[in-house]
Amino acid sequence: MMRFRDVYRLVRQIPRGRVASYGRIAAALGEPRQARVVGWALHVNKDSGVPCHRVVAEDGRLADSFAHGGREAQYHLLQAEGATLLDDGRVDLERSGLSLPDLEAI
DNA sequence: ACGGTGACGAGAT
DNA sequence: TATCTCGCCACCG
Repeated sequence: MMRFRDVYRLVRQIPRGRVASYGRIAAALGEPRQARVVGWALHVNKDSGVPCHRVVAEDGRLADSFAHGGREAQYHLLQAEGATLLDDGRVDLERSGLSLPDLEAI
């Protein structure tokens, strides 16, 4: 059973400038169908030590309702740490996304 | 204890 | 391509 704690623990390990999708995080935790739980966990998170901005959708889109400033805020945070962003405001998962093995190895 | 609530994702239209 | 639907399940009151 996947818990919010597990999500936070893994997200904390995502390196600066890299990102992972909700679904990949769920998969790395052994529950590939629970992407929504990952999203919910991050949505309600209050701990600033968890780099929530490094988690994006499977297609690289940022969170519509990212805390404190929405998607704009998330965009700036990612830009500031060197993630590669596309013209349409999505992150380039090819360049900045962690593979599943990478996530599992963390 | 039980049901509403999502920052998902894939498939259908 | 843009929307829509639906399965999914931990959390909280």
